[in-house]
Amino acid sequence: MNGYEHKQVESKWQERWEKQRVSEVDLKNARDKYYMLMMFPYPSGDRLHVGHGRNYILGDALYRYLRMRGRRALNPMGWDSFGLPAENAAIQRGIHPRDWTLDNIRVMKKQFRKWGILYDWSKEITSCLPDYYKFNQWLFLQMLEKVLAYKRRAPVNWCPSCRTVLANEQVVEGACERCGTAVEQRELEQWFFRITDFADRLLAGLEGLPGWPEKVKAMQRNWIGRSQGGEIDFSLVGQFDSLAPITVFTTRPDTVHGATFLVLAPEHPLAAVLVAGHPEREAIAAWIEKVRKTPRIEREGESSPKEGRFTGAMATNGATGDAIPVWLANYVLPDYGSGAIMAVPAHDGRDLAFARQEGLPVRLVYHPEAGAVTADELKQPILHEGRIRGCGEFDGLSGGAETIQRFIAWMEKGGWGRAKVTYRLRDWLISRQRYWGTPIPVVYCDACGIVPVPESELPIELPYEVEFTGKEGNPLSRCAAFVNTICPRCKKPSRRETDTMDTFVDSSWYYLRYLSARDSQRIFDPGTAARWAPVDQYIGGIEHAILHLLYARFICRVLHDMGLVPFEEPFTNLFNQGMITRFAEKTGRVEKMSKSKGNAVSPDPLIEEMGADTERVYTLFLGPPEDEVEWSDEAVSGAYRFLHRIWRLAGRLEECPPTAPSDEALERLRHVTIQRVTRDLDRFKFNTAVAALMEFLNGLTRAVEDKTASKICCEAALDTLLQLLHPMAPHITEELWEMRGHGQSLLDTDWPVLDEAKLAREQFLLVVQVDGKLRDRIEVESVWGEKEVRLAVLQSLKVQEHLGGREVQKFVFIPGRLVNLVTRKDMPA
RNA sequence: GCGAAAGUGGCGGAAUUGGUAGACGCGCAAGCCUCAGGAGCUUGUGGUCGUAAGGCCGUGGGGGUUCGAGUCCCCCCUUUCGCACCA
Repeated sequence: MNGYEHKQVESKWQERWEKQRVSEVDLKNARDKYYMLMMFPYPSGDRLHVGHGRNYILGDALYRYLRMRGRRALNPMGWDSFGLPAENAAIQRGIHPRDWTLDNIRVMKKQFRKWGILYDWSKEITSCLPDYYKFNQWLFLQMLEKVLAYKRRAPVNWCPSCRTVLANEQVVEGACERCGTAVEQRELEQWFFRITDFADRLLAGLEGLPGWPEKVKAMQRNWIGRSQGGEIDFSLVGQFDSLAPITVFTTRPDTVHGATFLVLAPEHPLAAVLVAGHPEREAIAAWIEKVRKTPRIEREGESSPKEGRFTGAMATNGATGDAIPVWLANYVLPDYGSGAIMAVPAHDGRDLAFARQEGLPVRLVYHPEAGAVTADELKQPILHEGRIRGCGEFDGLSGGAETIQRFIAWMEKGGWGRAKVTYRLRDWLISRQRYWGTPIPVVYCDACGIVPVPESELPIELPYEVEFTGKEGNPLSRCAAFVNTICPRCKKPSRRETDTMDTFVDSSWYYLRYLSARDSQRIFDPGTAARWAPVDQYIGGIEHAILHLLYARFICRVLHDMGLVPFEEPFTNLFNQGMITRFAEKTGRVEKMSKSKGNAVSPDPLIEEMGADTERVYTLFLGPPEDEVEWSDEAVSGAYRFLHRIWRLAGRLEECPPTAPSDEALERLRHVTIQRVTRDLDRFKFNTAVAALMEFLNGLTRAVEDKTASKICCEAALDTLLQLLHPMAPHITEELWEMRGHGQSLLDTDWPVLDEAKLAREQFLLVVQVDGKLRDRIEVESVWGEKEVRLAVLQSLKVQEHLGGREVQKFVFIPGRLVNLVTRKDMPA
């Protein structure tokens, strides 16, 4: 037998798998279905590195395992192919985004193939092609009709570098998540999806997702940010008493007696009205404008100074009857709650700081039970302690949900307050002022206003011939052939919407499109979707914990309400694989592998030198797949050696004797390994599965070398090893399997079955402890009961030595494992 | 501040869920083989004392429960991640 030529073997099997379309699934039959899905990648111009590889290798190993376990596994792949980088490439290099993208897809597909990854390519989808985005447009029209899509003028996040607006979810610490540029606030007419209507359902749904990582659910809860509290009205007095009262939101209605002033966000519509007659109205207006323009990072930084202006207006605190001043301040945000707060300096840190700064009054509602504090002395707000004093019927109460309820009931009775729930979640801003995205299918008509494009006219295709200048404005809006159209309603000349959709719209329903990838009439077939969806196992990076996964859960509910799918949760189980890191010379630190940091490892030379199977085994062996792991260039050779040792061993089975004494031992090891690998793969523990197979190989090699097992037994062991290893190292195992004379592809064989009886041992080494310390190991018969074991243990010289003549107070016997002889006197006998 | 995780040899990491801590691999050391090797093979490898047998110590720190704790409970410390002037 020759040495292992990985190059030949790998290309041979890759070709065969492709030719025989081994991973194509007929969706008509959904028996034993298992829909697994990798988050579809963005075809960027960068070649995939081994860090990306980890994700796909993991998925492929799972896929092959499921197949062998008899599941009808669907593993499709596609391309999340709209987005900014394509457009930037066009501007920088003069390549059309479409050509650039489709080229990148070809390159990436080749890389998948070289890793030996099997996808069902018959269901491939490409989101930047009209046969896909047509249904984005269809979905948009449905949502427009149900008023789940709407356009409004609103302060929005504008990235000056990407020259487009961003969704709230795409702003990270006040900066654009893509390019890091500080985001500006602009007032613009934009399209939104009404995700806030679904806030409660999205929150509640998380409870029904035991198969999701706690971390992701926590992040989503955080993001939705439900706060329960009350809404309280404060009537304006004096010259403004004819205006509607100011409504504030608070989580602490129980502190209303301590509200000594009100604060509006400077952007609050009432602000301009209240200061209109103010002697310094111009200065105040200028200040409001300044606050409005302040980038969010500065405004929302915790250390940013608080600034405020008194409007001159007064309002009545319904609890005390006092007239309290109405202020404007930058620390109140326009888009949370009602954009107005009641300030309770005694019981809120921010309000206290502002009150001290501006010399505003402080009034205690809750008084500490030990040691009196006056309002003037208060340095720290009293948050969750004390009892109410000086508030009439509420005196003596301590804080908590019940007290809050009593206050709300009181306000409701008086008609100046009510229970209210507020969310941090904002509506999803989906319009982008860029070319490379799904055109929003509406027309602006001078006579008819906003007119949806009729379904029959879909898709509204992106024009190929446009100019990429990189200057302000969407290239689409400069394309007359696209913009100029006629109104579908009145047939008069009108203009098309030139904004395109956020690419997260594309990815919010793609998992359903795989199931009807070639259907040109419908977004997907509801029957097939009901049978195959939801996705059983979704695999992807934690970076999508909020954005993509929240949007997909939202759109799934929209589709559910439309009667298109019978479920509300698209992904039953979610797995977040960890990143691969490596030392980066540029920064001198261990960082996430990336091209820009210069620490990426290309799979090409690695596959060339040691083979894809080596990369696969090493990647899976590296550590728990959900953990971040550091790549080691040296350690790869361990996997390489492992595979070569299998190859060499396969050529030595002829040396084995026809009969041998310890077949049971090898047979036992075989079944132990089946048990371990099966359990490990069920729990995604590929690292320990590989370790178990290495141990198996070590044991088998020993048996062959020492000639302690028969040929038949060794052959059975090798066959099992090949089957168990196949998900991790598919090429070499297929080749050896074929060389062993098996006709069928390993992929189509049944996963080895565990025979529990084979795990039994006649004798085993019993661990013997004296007073909890390991003192000896003695060989005992498995059938022995406590009496026989005790007798044997007491005969051990080592045990006798450590007992030192003391009496055994207690004899702990754990069958099949250990005994513990306790001599301590303090033990109750 | 709120929330989610995690701390085990020189390194990556195991530990059947309360029962032999350090599996497996990398690295390192010694030896074998080879014209040579960045190939292969064998043996060893937590610390410490000891020629050895063996002893003692050891899973971030401190307590506790238990015959027995990396694992359970309490209190700290550290690190990573997410959210945050959110009322």
